[in-house]
Amino acid sequence: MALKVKDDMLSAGVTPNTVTWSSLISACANAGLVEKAIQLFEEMLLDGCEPNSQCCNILLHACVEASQYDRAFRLFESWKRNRVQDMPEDDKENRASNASSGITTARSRSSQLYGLNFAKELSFMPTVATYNILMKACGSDYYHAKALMDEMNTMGLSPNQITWSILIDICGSSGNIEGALKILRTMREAGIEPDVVAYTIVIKVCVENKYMKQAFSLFAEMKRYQIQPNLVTYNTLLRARSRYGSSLEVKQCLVVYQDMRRAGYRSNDFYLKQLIEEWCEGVIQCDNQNQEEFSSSMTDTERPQSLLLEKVAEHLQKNIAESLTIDLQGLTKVEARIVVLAVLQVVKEKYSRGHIISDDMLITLGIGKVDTIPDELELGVKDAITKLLQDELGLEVLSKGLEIASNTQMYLESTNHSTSNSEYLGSNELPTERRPVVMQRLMVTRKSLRQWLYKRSSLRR
DNA sequence: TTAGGGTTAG
Repeated sequence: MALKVKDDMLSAGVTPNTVTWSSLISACANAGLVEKAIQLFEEMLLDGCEPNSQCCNILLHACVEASQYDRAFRLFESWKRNRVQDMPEDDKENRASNASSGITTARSRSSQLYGLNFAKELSFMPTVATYNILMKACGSDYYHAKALMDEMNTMGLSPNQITWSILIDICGSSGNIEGALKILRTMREAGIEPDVVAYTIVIKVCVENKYMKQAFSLFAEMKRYQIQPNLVTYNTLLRARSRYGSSLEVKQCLVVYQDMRRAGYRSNDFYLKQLIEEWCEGVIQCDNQNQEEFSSSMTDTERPQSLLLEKVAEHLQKNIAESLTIDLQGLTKVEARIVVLAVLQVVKEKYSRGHIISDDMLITLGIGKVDTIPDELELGVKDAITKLLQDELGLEVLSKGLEIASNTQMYLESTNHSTSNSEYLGSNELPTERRPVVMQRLMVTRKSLRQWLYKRSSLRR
């Protein structure tokens, strides 16, 4: 489209100026068309239009974005060489005597090498942005980037927030967490206030290296400096899932997640779900060493995903003294599995700290009228959870219905879903016209929970 | 009016 506008312009007899050419080059750069960008740059020179620094930077950036780092550096060098000829005569002579090769030779050679045929010399003056772009082209070479930063200082240019951020990123990406943290401090000392991007980069470095304590501490620090985390910051922190994370870690993530929602951001629940899932699945690792990996095909529909997270958060925040009750209403099979495993994970962690199981575990599946057929989803959840508890974990599961609408006696009903482990506890003998509301529940006996915990702890020894 | 830094999934 940009190129078409250019044609329209020319046919309308309008002469493109520096900004026009810059926009055209930028458009090509954004579309990843480096060759076309270079071609336009040459065309501009042939047209007698002088590029300014910004235009040159756009071209350099085009190369860097296309991973043509070497090309960016060679362009920069050739422009610097050309600048020598714009200098006063005496200065030029001094430089020429220092250089072994002639300037003209160097220029024509570079023109051939890089496919640039300059019709005119350019008065190129690097800016802070030029150095920032080139520092990005250093990849993970910290010393090269640092050298460029020193060079900009000698040129009388002051590194800005972007410069420092790039340096932190390069340092951190080579695994040097201490170094990255140190540069953040140096940046502040140099009078450049670290902004949200600088903090996000350092947090990213910590997260990548599983320095979660440090990551959360930086998150708190930026808040102290009144720097508001943005969506990128939150996502970077929430990406911090790690296998076998403790419930403390999961809890911290949930706190960040809640903070994020309070700040008005729509969270990407994907990571958090994965964190919780991985953390939960840790519960059955010991039990079934030969069992195939639980496939985590989250076939989520469009309904809000926060329900699952809220349920898990709710259970994580419960006190030790509270009874073991789980509400699975409204959850899918996979989500129900996650919530149940989350509770078991909490139970396991409490047990390892010396807590004793004094209650049965009660799982609510749904509420419906007696004799009405529970919906397919609910039956699926019941089936999946029963299988999980009985077959995968070897727990004793009883199927129970609790009448809650009419204030008559509580009764229990059996189901045809329970297997050998279940007890037959009676049948539904109520008159059908009364149709009280019944809560479908599963019960895991405390006895089997204790056995399970004991078995697990002895397995580890 | 044109340029430079941070995240990820499907």
